[in-house]
Amino acid sequence: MTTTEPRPQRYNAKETEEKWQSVWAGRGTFAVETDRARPKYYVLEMFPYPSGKLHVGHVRNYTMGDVVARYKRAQGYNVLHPMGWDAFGLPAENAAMASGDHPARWTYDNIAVMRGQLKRMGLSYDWRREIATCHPEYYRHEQKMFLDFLAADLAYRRESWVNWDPVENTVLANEQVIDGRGWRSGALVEKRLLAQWFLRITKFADELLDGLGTLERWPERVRVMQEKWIGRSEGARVQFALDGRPDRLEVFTTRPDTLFGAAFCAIAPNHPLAEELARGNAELAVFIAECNRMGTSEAVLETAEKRGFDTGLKARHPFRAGVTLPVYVANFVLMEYGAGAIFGCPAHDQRDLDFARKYRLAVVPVVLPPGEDATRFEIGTEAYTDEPGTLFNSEFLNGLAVPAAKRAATQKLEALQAGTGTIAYRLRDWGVSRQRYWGCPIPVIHCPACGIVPVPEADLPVSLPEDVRFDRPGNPLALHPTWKHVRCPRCGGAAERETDTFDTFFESSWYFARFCSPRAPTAMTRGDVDYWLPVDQYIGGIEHAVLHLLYARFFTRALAACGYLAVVEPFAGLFTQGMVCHETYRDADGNWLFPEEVHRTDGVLSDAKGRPVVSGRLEKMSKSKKNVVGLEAIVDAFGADTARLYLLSDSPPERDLEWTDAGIEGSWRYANRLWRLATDPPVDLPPPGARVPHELPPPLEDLRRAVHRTIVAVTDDLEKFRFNRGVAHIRELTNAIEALEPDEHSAGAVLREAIETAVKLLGPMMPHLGEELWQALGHTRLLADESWPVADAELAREERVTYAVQVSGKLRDTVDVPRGTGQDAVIEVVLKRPAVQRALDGRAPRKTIFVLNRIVNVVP
RNA sequence: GCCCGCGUGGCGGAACAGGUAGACGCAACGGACUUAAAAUCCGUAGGCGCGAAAGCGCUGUGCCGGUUCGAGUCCGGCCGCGGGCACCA
Repeated sequence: MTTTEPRPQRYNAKETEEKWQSVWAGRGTFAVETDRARPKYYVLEMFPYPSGKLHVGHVRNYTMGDVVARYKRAQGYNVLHPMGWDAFGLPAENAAMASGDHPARWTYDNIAVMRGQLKRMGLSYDWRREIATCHPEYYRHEQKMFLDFLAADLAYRRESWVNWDPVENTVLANEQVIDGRGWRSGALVEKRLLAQWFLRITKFADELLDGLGTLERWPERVRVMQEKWIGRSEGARVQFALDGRPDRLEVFTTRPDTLFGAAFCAIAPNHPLAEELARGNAELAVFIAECNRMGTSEAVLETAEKRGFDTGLKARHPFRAGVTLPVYVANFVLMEYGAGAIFGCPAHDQRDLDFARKYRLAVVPVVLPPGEDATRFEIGTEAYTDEPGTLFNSEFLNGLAVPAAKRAATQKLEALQAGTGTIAYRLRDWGVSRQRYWGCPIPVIHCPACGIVPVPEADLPVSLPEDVRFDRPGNPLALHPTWKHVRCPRCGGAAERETDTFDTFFESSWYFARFCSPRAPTAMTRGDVDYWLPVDQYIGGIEHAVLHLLYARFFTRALAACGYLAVVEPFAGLFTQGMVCHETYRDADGNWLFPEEVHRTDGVLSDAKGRPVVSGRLEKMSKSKKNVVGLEAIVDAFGADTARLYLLSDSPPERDLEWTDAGIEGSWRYANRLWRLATDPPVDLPPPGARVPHELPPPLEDLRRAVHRTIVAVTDDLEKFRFNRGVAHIRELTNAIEALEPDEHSAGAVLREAIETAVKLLGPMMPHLGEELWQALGHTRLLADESWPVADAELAREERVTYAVQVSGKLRDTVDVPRGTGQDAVIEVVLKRPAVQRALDGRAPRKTIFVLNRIVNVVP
């Protein structure tokens, strides 16, 4: 290129993106309505907490959703693609305490900033449907739901142990307790018994478990995690009569078949019986206190010894008259699971065995493993916990296999009225009370005369007071001078409002339904939710595999039970995307540095003062490690489309992605290449809609075929969430277009088809550039309103096939033959090839393997 | 400890369903254009060896073994990394 020639033009991302964003907004391109005549598709990305800034991890998530939304739209679906804000939560209150900002203002300011950032990304949201969960017009509906849950016995209140921070005067979540101390105050956390509200998720334990089987488009591992979380175990409750006491001790077991091997019973340190006995036994009280002091962290449990305290009580064996078992209080028995008490069978449970060895209790095996001799089989240091085997030493169970023995033992227990078959779950009811201001007020009133009285529906919403102070510890709602004082709706007497607010998972448990009719006077309208739900494709982080996704599944069932909607599974398809990671940097003093503070010269890192910098491992971007990339700077420099392309192309979407500056520059180069190709094609293009001639010279014919193969490939890639591969396929097509020698007069029509196809296929990923190029190619309609390209099956098929030619399984040659060439003809060609002759080295082919369109393997 | 996932060039990653390993990109190197740089374009490239070159041979998907005409892919056994769960009776 000489200086007189024009320099290559560069794509002006900023101008272009702003232009098309305002065109879409002005035309209401992405506004949708319920339309029963059309097939619907609901794409949803997990909505963000308005923390203040959008980061690239968010953008990766939303870009994937946007690709799906735009792709499905092009396929003719009526696509719902909404966005909103999960706006209640602790950070707003912490900001209030730190800076005096009101949580509402802090939150709404953040929303304004983040909305602006989202809009710059060109995401195809129906912004009319935006919701913020902290708005009374949102949370009033969940107050109504709660009242319905109360009436349906799906919500209740009970005393529960909580982590209490005595300095902050509030409950802490488990995650907020670090080494037994409050994460903010540093005060030793106390266990406190508090009356808390619960939702009866356990009522749906079986349904939630069974429902997992219907979620075919969920990742296997998420289903497994939920299954384990629910933790269903079939077993039996056994009642042991106690010597000298009228009451009986109930235990839970999954192995009633091993009852004849029972050596002891053990109860949890906070079992009511233990507490009762401790009142008359100082030694026992000390033991229980020690147990309570022991943490439940992994490290503690690993090393913790099985310890027990013999209460002196004797439990009578249900099957063996005259035989009694000692009753211990044991540190490894959990009050929260099963009956809070067990019987110990040392031979067939490792914990019981450890315990029995320590306290010199009998170890009697009752299940004989296959291939063992009954007279010689002994238990050493390892219990036999497997199922295969035959019962022995067990009277009426002798000779039975374990499953049959379980049934027989349970039947016998039931006949003796000493137990029943039952199912235990690991799942606990969901505690939703938080002693916090910035959450949805729980709509009940405590009346000294009438007890708990629901707030009448007409009085909803119970709104948060705005004049609150955050300058002292404790729940600002409880400390507010007037807010909580009300008349009892029932008796009219003086009463107090509930000052707890809901766990913020409450809001995210139904927002997907609100999006269907976001401004309706009721929580949702049947016509809309019946049409739109379930969400066809939900996209978000794996960190919500259990909590949010399980709560939402439960909530949907609870709403269905209360007549709100008809579906039970809110999310038909789920995709969990990987995190965005970045190198970490530390200076000589070990302080974290932001990437922009680090200079790189010939691979050597230094800080602003030239001191050495050490790069650490790749980690999820986080503020604390400063390995974050400012989204604004990226979009300013390269535009949203380039960032989107990079986030999609660099790694498979389910895997973590490493953000690198070099990577985004590669995407920027591609954007410019395509822009130049479409705005300044190598030959003049005929007008839009020009027919491609049937007879084409070979290079053009090849390009045409490449176009149609690319349509097939990219469509398949998008269906399967393989965005990185889709991008590769489009780039391959672009390479093929650029490699074309444009000396044929028919090139224009072929070139137009090729470029238009590349633009269309790329449209969901780089929508602004797509619109710009679509217009530059002479179209007057929006690309967003165009339909997805359909491949000509005839053209997409290769007309020639390349056979890999092997001799004894080793590749020696390839041969190119017309598609459909018969086996004999191919083999004939193959055998004549010099490379084959050379490899055969005079030996005669003994056998020839032929795989159509793939391979010929000659075996001498 | 249990469950799940993953190990492919310097790097991110491709490879349908057992059939040409390394597509596409990043970084790199060589070249063109330029006073120079940026930008752009052309070219090279798993490793080792032979050859002036076209090319040819060997080797290669964490390790060891197996099945097969043929294994990154299937089977068995190891090693390593990541994630989840964990005194759940």
